[in-house]
Amino acid sequence: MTAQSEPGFEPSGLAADATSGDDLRTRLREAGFRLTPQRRLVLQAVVDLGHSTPEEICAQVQRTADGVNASTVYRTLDVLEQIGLVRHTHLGHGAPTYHAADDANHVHLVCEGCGVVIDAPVGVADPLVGTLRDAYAFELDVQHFAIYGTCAECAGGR
Amino acid sequence: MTAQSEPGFEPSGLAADATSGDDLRTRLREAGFRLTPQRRLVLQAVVDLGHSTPEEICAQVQRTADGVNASTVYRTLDVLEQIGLVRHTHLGHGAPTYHAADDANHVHLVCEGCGVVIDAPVGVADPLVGTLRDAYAFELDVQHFAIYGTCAECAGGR
DNA sequence: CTTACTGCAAATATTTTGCATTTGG
DNA sequence: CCAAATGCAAAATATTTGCAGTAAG
Repeated sequence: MTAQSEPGFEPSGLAADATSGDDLRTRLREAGFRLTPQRRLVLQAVVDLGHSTPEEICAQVQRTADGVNASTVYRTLDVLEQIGLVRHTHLGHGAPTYHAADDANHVHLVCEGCGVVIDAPVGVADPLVGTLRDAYAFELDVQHFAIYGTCAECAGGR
Repeated sequence: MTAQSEPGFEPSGLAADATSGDDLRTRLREAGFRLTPQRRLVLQAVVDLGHSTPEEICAQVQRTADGVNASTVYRTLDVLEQIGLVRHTHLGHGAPTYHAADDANHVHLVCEGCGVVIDAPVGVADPLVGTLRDAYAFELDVQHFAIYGTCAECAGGR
């Protein structure tokens, strides 16, 4: 039920910067927001979890620290999304899934069978991007892009 | 906020059959279900509306007849989906969107700006289908496929 | 007749909101 | 200090479930 290609911890230091304090503080202040411990914790949780629902983020944050109220988590995710550090995708079922914006260079392949989320490089969608642009003047948002289907495991007898 | 290519009423008589009673009754009975007026009404609403949320289906059904309870609508959508007459897609925001299975030969292009849903033939996804199959053994479910992006209107200055 | 189906109301689950208190800058 | 952010509890939504009465076959 979790990602195969585990980002987990910052691929190349990008995510680390976001949470180290500096970048986060700057970004927040530019938009008129303040830096609070809760916001740092929530961003850290999003980065660490890779893909996660608000509920999972709540749980993760409770665990890691004094606890952040659920409503604060929701409000914080909004703020972090506004300043572009976090993005969300609808993977289907119920809740939206959040991930660090830095970690967005992939599309999500969601298996309808087992729910696994496979990350594929954005490049796989290039042909489709071209087709849609040409035929419909539709600009595909590859980041916010969830693709449904069946993974090898679930397709093969197993 | 509605589809551009309006299916609305049965493209080639296919959908008509589904609601005319015969096919619906047969399909239901084969799976051990009964034919009820409510089920006919809900299916009719799904066919007529093209894409619709449970809420919209409720509204449509109330209007057309004596009224069907919301919980019955939810239960009926499940049943209709089980017997393959209806399918649902997650278009993002909140509620899932239902449509007649017959009406499924297209992918949904969802504009993040204005929310419009454009129907494109499944063919547009063929290159992607091939790529994913080859590279990930991932079998794309083109039917259950919602694609996010920005439509011409919202992209162009307007 | 028998069993499935429906309506209703209560239960869940999820996200939002109002407000008093706390706190960042 | 002052505005913004938090926590909490209540509200708003959306969907599910238990149950007794109704109806399909």
